[in-house]
Amino acid sequence: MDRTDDSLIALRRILRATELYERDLASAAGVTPAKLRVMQIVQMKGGTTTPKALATQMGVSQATITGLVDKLVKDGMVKRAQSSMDRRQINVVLSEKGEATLDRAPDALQQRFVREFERLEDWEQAQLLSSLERVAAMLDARDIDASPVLTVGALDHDKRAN
Amino acid sequence: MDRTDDSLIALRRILRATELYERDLASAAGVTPAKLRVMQIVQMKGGTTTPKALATQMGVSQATITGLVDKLVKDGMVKRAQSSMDRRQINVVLSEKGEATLDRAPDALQQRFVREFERLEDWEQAQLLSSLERVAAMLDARDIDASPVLTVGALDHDKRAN
DNA sequence: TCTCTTAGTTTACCTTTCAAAGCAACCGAG
DNA sequence: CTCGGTTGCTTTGAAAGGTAAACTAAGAGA
Repeated sequence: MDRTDDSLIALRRILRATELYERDLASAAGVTPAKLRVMQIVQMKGGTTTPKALATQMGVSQATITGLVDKLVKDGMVKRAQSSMDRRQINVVLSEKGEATLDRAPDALQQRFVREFERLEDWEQAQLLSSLERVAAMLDARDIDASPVLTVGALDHDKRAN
Repeated sequence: MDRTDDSLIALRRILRATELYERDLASAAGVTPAKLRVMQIVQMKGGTTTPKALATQMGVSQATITGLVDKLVKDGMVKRAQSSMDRRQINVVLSEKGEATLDRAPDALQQRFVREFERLEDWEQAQLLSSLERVAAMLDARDIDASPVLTVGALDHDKRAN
């Protein structure tokens, strides 16, 4: 039975389509994909976050975030603001231009998926949702928003065994 | 109704988990993610393909493939071989070392997904498969293996509006 | 033959990413 | 209050992935 294989193929199509789409969309909006993702996360967090949180969420190092934020600042998309609580911390804040750009460059999934999804029958939506959540749980063992470090840790079992 | 949002969240978890996992896995195998992907595609095609096909499949330019193949050749993972049919064409062929590396570095999805999937009840597998294929069809409008150029074309509506 | 197209490479450049080293601020003992 | 450790962020230097544009070489017509 090839259900496993077929599922994998479908999953890969999803991943590939999303990736390609994301690149197109970002370049259409005049920002690079990585910068766009930073902005989207900042927006998601209510318009302001720390570099640390961004690094964790994106699964990249803090150094990378510093670089991206540098460029976003230069582009006028975000500002850096000292936190008054903890003066080591910095808040990355979306500028108006940043918000405007986000409005014009809607999320890759948003755009393509939502339109189709909302056309489905009620029961179909319910089934899709439950399946997607199931798959997400299968792939993303730890909780969402958890540190990516856990991923690496969790992997060590399999990795070192090779 | 938040089913749309919840579905999007689940989708993003899937994407993020896969991406992070892929990076870990590749670095554990001692190759970079992009090189690993090239090798996987070559394997999938039966051990030999053209740069052109690789570029199309991965959605990157041919120049990028040239670069990746250069490095893979230097690493001893693949060889270049003239095609006898059309002498412009080149065949990228997996070396033994390349095959061995692939064996040790199973596919990211493979590893994590298959194990779980095969534990599911029969009807659950069927439902997941149908849902995944549905989503894939929604996101990946054009046919699989189609040129990535189509993606760009489809976007032109939104793009040029900026 | 002359031109068009296709496959692949080269060149020159940008972006993303990291590890390692550094700086500055916070925090808990003493 | 001050020393040592930790935490948050930046700098630096290097690698990898990606591109567009110009180039070479081979097929394919007409």
